[in-house]
Amino acid sequence: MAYFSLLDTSQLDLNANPVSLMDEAPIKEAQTNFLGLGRKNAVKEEVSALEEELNRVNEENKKLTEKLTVLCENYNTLRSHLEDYMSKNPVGADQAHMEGKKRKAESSITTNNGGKNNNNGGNTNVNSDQSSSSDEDSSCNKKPRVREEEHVKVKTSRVYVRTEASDTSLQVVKDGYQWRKYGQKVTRDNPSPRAYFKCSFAPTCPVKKKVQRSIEDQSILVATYEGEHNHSHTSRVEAVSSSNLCVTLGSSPPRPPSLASSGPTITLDLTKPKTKTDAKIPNPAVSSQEFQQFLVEQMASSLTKDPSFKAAVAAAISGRFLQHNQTEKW
DNA sequence: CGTGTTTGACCCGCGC
DNA sequence: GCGCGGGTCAAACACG
Repeated sequence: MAYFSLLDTSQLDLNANPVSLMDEAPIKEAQTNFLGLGRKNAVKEEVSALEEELNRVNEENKKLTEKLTVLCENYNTLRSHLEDYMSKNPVGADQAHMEGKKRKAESSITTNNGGKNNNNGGNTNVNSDQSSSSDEDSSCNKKPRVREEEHVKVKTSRVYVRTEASDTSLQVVKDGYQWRKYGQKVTRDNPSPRAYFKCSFAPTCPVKKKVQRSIEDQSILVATYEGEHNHSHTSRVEAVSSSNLCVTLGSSPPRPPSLASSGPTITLDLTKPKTKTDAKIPNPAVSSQEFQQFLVEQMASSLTKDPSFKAAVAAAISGRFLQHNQTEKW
């Protein structure tokens, strides 16, 4: 797995040393200019406060870098699992196999796991296998067998979103599309209700979405998408940045909700690396520069949505303006 | 009043 | 054939 080289956070300009980037010279100049003035003490305090603020931001940047590194490591682990799975279960054969199995497959799988889906103790591979098989089942069950060719075309993907466990709403999976809820059911293997959505952005769009809380972790929402949109996105960026935690692995390989890091992360859609806007992952085909740019955009997006960060930046900027105004006046 | 949500009823495939 | 369970429909309702 050489993908980590793409994710070398040391190459990312995270502004880990903002002090140097802020150009210290004007600060020192301002300090010396202020020395002869009556407000010497006040200015000194202001400068030290700014320095403290800068140090604090510096620390935050370091922490962010560390988090990103951890995220990258998690990604690589996940990626290796995926490749492992893909090498053992080629997609085409796997899908055909799954479609043939239908309910028999589901029942046999559930039996192997003790009759209940939640009996695997959080083992993600097993769990996801079950989930994807049931997804295939649902799409197969729903439609007549005559249209079996269409089944092959129907793509399913899965998204995990960490939310507040207390949040009973099933609509927190904001993915940039417009959805209309058309049903809700309590399924047998999961006490929390499953909500059914249709894409309402375009009347002809065939995409459906099922949202249900994870049986293992009530704070995780599992959204299953069926089909492909026949229209453009409304807001993908919003979708990515508004999710607390969101990892998409598509129809193929299982992924562990429980393994997801606890911090905010990004949408990784491994199923559709079609366009630049859609490609949210460091697919081997995607250059490291693009991915780094994506990461930087994600971080910038997250930071700009953070009120405290905004306030800190505003304070720093206004402080600088004040300094310049004062030096000019005096 | 238009749009979206809720929810009970209904449909359909599957296993027994 | 019957019952079960997942998925969908559509009338009632809520909301802006």
